[in-house]
Amino acid sequence: MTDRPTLHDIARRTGVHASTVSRALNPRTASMVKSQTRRRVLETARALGYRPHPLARGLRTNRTMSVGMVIPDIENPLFGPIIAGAEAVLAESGYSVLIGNPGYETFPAKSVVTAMLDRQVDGLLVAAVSRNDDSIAAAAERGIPAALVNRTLDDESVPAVVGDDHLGIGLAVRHLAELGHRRIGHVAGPGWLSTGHGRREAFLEWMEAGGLRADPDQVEEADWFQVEPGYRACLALLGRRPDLTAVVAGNDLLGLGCYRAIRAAGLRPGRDISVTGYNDMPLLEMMQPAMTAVRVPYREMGGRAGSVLLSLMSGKPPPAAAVRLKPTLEIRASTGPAPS
Amino acid sequence: MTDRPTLHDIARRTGVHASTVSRALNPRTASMVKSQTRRRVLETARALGYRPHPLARGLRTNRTMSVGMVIPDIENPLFGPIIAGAEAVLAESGYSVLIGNPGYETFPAKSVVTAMLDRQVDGLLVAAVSRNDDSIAAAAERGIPAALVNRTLDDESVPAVVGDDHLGIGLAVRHLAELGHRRIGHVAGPGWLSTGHGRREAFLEWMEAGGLRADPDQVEEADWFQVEPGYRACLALLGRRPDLTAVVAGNDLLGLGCYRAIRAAGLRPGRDISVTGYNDMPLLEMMQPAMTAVRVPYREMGGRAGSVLLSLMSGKPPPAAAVRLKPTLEIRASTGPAPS
DNA sequence: CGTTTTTCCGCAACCATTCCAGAAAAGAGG
DNA sequence: CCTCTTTTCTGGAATGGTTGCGGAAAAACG
Repeated sequence: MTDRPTLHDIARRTGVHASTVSRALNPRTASMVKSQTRRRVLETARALGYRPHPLARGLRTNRTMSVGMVIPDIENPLFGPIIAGAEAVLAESGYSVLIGNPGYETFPAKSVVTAMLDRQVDGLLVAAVSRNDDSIAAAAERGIPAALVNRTLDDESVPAVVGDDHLGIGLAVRHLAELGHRRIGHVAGPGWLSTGHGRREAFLEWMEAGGLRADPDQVEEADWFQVEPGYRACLALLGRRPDLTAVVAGNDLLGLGCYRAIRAAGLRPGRDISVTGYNDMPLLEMMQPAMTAVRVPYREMGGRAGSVLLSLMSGKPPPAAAVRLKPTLEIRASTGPAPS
Repeated sequence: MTDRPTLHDIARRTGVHASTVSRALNPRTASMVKSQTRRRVLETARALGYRPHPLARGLRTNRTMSVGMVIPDIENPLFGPIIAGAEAVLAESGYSVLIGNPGYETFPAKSVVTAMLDRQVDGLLVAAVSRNDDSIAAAAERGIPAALVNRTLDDESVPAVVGDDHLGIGLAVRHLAELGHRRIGHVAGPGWLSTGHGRREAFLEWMEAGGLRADPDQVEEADWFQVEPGYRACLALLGRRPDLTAVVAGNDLLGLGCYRAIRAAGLRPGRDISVTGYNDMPLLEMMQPAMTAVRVPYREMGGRAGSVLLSLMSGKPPPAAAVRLKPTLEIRASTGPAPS
């Protein structure tokens, strides 16, 4: 009753060999089987409710129809949409998604990657940890296709789908410049993450391009993408440069930290000092004041990453460069005209 | 080079049969093998860097060492910690976690569940959709252990790990009562979700128990756990009962909707009308005013669910009733003394 | 009718595990 | 020392779907 029927069961019923049944059921090889035999096989298969055993199949074909997804901090709401987007695209092609979440204790993520490779995943999707993460190397060694999401490596040796941080920071800086801001500061994320590093570089370039001053002391690095580090960094920044009228934050949480620092300095965020966030995470519009932020299409990012991995797994050559998704700017109340 | 060694390779090298090698390597059956033979086998296995092929193993043992996790709305930040907690516990015992995310288009989640069962998962962790979700039934039919997380079914036919909503709502109601509030309203979540339904019932019971009035018109149901529906429900509630001095929201997002509704009525949340949230999601303390909320230990919830599933998979009988985790109350600025 | 081509199908291997049975060794009794 | 019983250890086979290989049967052709 609970025993699922096998190829041999169908073979016995129809009086042919199991391999013939297999061929008859596989559309690609169905032409090798006499159409009359095929019809009989298909009928009994349907009658028995046959479903191929994925393990036996994978054993032979060396494909498990599963991909591993390594997310260093699942608790970051950012990754929900990324996972959802990737899962949707991959499920469409019959792939299942294995989630690996290396805790911060178990860094580097290498052990998680090797565990997945031991499970014979057909591909890997990794939100890299640092800018020179080598956990992907293990996949390359075994010839398993891999792609990066959201963050990338310094040498773009692995296909990646990321947000176009240069463009995004440009949106923020130009928006502030148009509002009349000239002395703009930057609270950067950690330099060892591609996102922290890249946005900082982009900030300096756009300031230069806009003919605005960009002294090194206008940038302060937070040691983690969180509210508290953002608060401390912004306090330091404002203490050093009380003349700033706007701050571009490396992400939304850092921006919220800036709110607190600005208030601690006795000023009003959005009025005395404008603030832009980055990512546009949910509920940012519920903050007081609602935060202007660069919006990154994370669901699409996950989906595109899934697509890239699918094409890699089907043997296509990797795309020449990282796919960079264009962000948009959500203008809200945290940015306003520069005080004169 | 890339070919991984098999049992037969070791068998050839040591001059014994593959089955003997298997026994020698399995600690449970190692005693069946002459100790001298075992030593030789272990040596060559280590020398060749042998790793058993998981598919071949699973084919024979009918265990894949993987569990499926069905999350209807992965984009809800709530589920990050739940996944992380479950993954950590299950990985400890060698299990991998497959993520399934049935889009709202593909409801019911049954197809996702059957897809996972076809993949021969050893167990299932499901965040149920509705109070009488039957997608779990498919698992029971095939004898696959399953447990529910966060939400449960009306008949507690499936082991579940949930928050103790009765206790949590009690914390909120008693807190408000101690502040002097007598006329308290409730913006409830959808009645077809166990969380929406249960919190509503709990609210009515605690009001009764506190000797407070609990007319049916003090409760308004939002059709979804989101800000906008919460706003609409709270508007309706305040329109009907302008005498209310406090609102217990069915979750944090509904609470934020209440903020908006209260402001739309020209009042100040936290001063004129107190509001409590539920879940205590991240950044709730960053809102203006910072929201008092019942905190549910979601990471622990995921971990406990993983433990329950592990014990089910090892053949132990299911726990008598649902595991209910005790919530706590985070008191912030959105609740204050009742205006006199 | 003989030969070549085409069509169709069976065999075996992939790989780790475990029940079954049986060989080999050890022990017991005469 | 021989025979029978018991214990210890090992080999055989089956589990599953897929696919290259080869062979059988049928069809096409001269």
